[in-house]
Amino acid sequence: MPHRSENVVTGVNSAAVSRKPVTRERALQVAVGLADEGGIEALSMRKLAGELGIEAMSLYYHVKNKNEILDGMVEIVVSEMAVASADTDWKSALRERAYSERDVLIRHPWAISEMDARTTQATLRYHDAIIGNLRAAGFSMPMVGHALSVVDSYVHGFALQEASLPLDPTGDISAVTEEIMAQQEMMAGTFPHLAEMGSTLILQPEYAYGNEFDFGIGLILDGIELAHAAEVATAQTDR
Amino acid sequence: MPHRSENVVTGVNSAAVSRKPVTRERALQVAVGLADEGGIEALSMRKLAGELGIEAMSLYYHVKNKNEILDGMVEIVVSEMAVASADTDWKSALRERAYSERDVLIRHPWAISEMDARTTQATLRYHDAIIGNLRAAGFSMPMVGHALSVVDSYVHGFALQEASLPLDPTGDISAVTEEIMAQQEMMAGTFPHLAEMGSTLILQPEYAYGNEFDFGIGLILDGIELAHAAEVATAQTDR
DNA sequence: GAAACTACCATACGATGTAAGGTATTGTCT
DNA sequence: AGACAATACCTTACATCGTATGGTAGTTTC
Repeated sequence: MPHRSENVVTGVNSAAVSRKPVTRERALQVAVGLADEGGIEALSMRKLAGELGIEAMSLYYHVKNKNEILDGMVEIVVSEMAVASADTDWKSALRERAYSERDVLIRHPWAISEMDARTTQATLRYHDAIIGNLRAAGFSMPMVGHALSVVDSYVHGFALQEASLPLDPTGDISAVTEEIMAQQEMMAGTFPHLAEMGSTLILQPEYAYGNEFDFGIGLILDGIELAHAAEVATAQTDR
Repeated sequence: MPHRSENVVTGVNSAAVSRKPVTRERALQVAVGLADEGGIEALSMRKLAGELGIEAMSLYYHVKNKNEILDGMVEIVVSEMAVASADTDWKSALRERAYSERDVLIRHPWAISEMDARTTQATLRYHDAIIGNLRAAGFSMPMVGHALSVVDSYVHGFALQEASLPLDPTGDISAVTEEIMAQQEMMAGTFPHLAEMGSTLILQPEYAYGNEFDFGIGLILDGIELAHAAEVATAQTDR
């Protein structure tokens, strides 16, 4: 019996009518799309293959295993983040990167936990660039290490928190508000401070958790500036 | 054929000779142990059951499903974190909590990503307590929101980064150093700043990424203090 | 002594990643 | 033109996963 090769040419196919050729690159992009829509657990070899109009095992012609797919997906996502040019002042460079990274991670929430586990070229490129910016501004190497660590930790942590909020990003909280209201009453007795914070801050219509990012990143960048200035001052005195 | 009930009494059993009775609590503790040793992917219903000396399906007598096990595991882990007493000053309270949380998350790295996805009683208890500390110090509600957001984001983000480092916490980096050395040469051409940072900072014997936590948490707490003072000052002026 | 409850077990199903071993189409070389 | 390999796909099969369904044996309660 010949393989049912009608699929390939005449192509009345479940997911893709008249298949476009599968490339590693296209497979990775479709994979990112699947993960964006249904979360990382919605990405299986069979579903990805189905979306591409092929069978699961055919993916292994293009990639070594699923882990390599995840590597490629992270690379795509990290590449979407902006890298400031070499002549940007360090504070703007760090700030722009932070906002860009956060925007990208909101679009691809699954990437947050995958990112830290892998080292991508795009991450190295960004780190190299930002070290350049900081060194140009006279930062010592230890201070560069400090700065990178705080900012990266904060941005990733914030993205993680934001992604796990029950609010959908369009701002339509009405669906969950009822549920929260019910919890409110329960909390009022056991956790009075939390209950107060809920009613006077978080449940206010103008409150959006996302805005907390402005405060946090501003505080951290100012703190880095202070620490840098202090270090420079000490070096002056020692001279 | 009767059930092979010899197991229960005479108990020459694969994992546990003469089984201790299984309780929900003991199952959760064993589950935490398994995840600590082999990561969260090493925790399956069958393995957990095996460790307890029972069959997989018997777990469903004690818990509704695996998700409930994860809930319970997170509850255990979060309960290990210290909560400062109500009369502790806000800065010490936040600092102690941050260090305690980080310590616990190093012991249970799998918990980092599980934590944010769930709301536990222990988390609520902590948040309620710390809001109390901050309010007692005269923090406005929005400022409380700011403070909690920065600190929590930073601590979780830092734990995430620290957990994904290839260094084992005993400080024995010799195993990976060779690998890093190889990367060093590769980077020297493409990413000169990174290469320099590697050799002059990170690969120095006295460098430990964990120490960056001191800088970050100090910077953030000082920043919060400044922001709070500024807010109080503004309120004074407006009066 | 019957009924209910407690704590476990066997079997089975669909989903997962992937190892092993095909096959049809296209291109290259002689 | 014929041989042969490279390319891009497929089938089958297996272990492992969470869990639905429906047991059973021992203990308590009435």
